Amino acid sequence: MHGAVTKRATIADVARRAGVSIATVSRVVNGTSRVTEATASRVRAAIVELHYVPRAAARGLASRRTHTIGLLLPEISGHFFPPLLRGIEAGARENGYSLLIYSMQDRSGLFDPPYRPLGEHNTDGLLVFADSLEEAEMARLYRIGFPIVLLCRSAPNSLPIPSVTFENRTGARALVDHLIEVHGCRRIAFLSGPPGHEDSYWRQAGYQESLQAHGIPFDPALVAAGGFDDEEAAAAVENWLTAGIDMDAIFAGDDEAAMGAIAALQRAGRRVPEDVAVVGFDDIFISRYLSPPLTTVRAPIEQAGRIAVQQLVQWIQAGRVEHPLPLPTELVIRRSCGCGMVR
Amino acid sequence: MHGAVTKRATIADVARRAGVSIATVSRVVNGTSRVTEATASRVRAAIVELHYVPRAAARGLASRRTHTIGLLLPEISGHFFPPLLRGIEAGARENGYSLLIYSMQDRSGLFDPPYRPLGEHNTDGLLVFADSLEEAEMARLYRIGFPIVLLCRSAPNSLPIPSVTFENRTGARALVDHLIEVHGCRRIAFLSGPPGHEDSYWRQAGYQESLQAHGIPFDPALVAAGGFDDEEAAAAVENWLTAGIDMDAIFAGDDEAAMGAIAALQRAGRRVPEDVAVVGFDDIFISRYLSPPLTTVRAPIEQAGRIAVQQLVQWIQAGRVEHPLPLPTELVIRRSCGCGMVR
DNA sequence: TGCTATAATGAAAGCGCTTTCAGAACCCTG
DNA sequence: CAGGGTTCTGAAAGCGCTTTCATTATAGCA
Repeated sequence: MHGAVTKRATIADVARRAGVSIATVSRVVNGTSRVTEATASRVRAAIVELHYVPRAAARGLASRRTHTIGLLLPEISGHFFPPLLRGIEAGARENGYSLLIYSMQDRSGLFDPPYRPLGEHNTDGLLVFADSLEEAEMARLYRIGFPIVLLCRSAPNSLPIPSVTFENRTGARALVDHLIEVHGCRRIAFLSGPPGHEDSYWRQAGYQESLQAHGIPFDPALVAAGGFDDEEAAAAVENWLTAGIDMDAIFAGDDEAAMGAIAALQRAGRRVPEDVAVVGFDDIFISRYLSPPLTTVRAPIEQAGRIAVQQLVQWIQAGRVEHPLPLPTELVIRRSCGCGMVR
Repeated sequence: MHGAVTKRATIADVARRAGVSIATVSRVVNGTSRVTEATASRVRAAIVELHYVPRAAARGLASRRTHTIGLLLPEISGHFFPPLLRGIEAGARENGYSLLIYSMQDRSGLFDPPYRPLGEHNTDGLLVFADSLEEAEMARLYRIGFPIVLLCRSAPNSLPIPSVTFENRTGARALVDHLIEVHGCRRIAFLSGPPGHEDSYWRQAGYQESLQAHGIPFDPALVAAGGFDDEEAAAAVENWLTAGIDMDAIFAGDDEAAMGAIAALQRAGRRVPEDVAVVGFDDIFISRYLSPPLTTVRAPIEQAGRIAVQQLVQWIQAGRVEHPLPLPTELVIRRSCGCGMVR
């Protein structure tokens, strides 16, 4: 029932119709050199009449530029993702680039047959989110001069690849400082993210830094794996509780873990924040709707996406990049830390 | 500091190194016809040694296939989005296609200069989410035989374009039936989505159908715009309350609106569900964490993305499509409707 | 008016691949 | 061992564009 795509207009059709050469059509389409207004408008008319749309493949082949950037992701999920992608998409669009999405569900080689059309020949540059690309491959791409920008992950040692990150450490520090200084907490537990997760690493660093600054000894028993996941976090909290380990606050690593932690605490009959304060990280949409509303830290995610694209485009077009500073995070005080409670 | 990309290996380099013609290399890369094992392995070795990756542009130009599908979105946001994209991405990957993302933030023509490399020449097919593409353009693409599949939106009259949708109507019907039959609600308010939103339309249809089936007259005063948005919904509920309009249940159109509705109700001192039951639609991640946990309807979003890709690929490759049925939705009973409460 | 500088245009050579088409090499039969 | 199939491989023609280079039209100036 559905036939093949009808043969479409090419640059030659437009040229013929406008009575010019294809070179001239190319010039008016791309604005690469001056064309008399009279000629140009004839060409434009022909383009419209024929519904001409240049074929990206032909352009890319001839110019060795795809005007496409690739986005490599470890997985597509979470509340983090839409704003990030929105920022990236907007950045790409503003700069005239298309966006090719790759999620690396499997670790099977991006560059092994059967070839996936990403990589150094098929995009002009790559945005690498978190740990979606192995270091060896990153090094190889860097070596051959292929533009990459890292997102939410710092560059491996010795590779000066630009990377856009958040101030996880200082954000966590501010959060734990608040717990200690304002609410007098002394036994603060930490629910870490997935092993090897860089955000988690720095959040824990901020946590320990704050403890130390306030003369509170670090107790490894108060650190457990929360996996940045509500159920895993809930399980971890239940473990603590049944093991008789007690705390007056939980820093949950991220907001999803905080949700799980609050739920587990409440199921066990502990009041939040009266018995145990809980704080998260990220300020996802629902954090304000939890009961109690969650105290957390907000990161400019969408902005990060935009900035990363800008860096990448700059590298692609100008051949150079600055290395941006970590983006500032912001403390968001709500009630789960104990603030604003009726006494 | 960063130089241009080093010159990379082409098919000719591989051919030379393996001592064969480029045609043979092409055959082993694509498996388009038999090649002696001895030859093939020489070619494979050369490919590995040279880090050869075929250039998508050249392939696309020669074969008139981009192996890329485009995804058109009105906006990137919400809890709906990650699972949808995950499904689409997985579907694309499984079928050997790349995914080009387009969000239509502005309505400025996709096909006007300066050209954006989407459209009939630059992807093999288009996935159109909700109302991201105007009907006229859809009609034109259909006329020239360009593959399109609609997602969460039905085809305009007279265009037999395949579309993947959910059973919004029956889902809503089941939800409202539950409210009426199990909880004896009689004054059920409805918070509609954005104007013209198809999901909202069908949910409202299911709502009215249930009312009618139970002999409850439809009261237009009990319908207000919730915008599928927490704040807009909260405002609408406040309006009802200050206007003295009363209800024993609210069907909130979607879960985000339900969150806003619950918050507004609670601020006004109404208990949920004792005074007013609230139900949503979508079963987003946090619905179970609200207090009370939200009764809602779940749709197989990720699956929808996958199916849509499959349809599209089938059209692209086989030139034909079936028109899939709406995907079934599932009632998720929690506590906000009044179930499971201590009496 | 004639000559040169300049602007506008066209011809043509690729870009790196796929895909016919045809030839070469091989394998069976009888 | 001749004849007729199969296989396997290579030559070469594009795919639709960009871009260089040469050419022609236009203008500027003495």
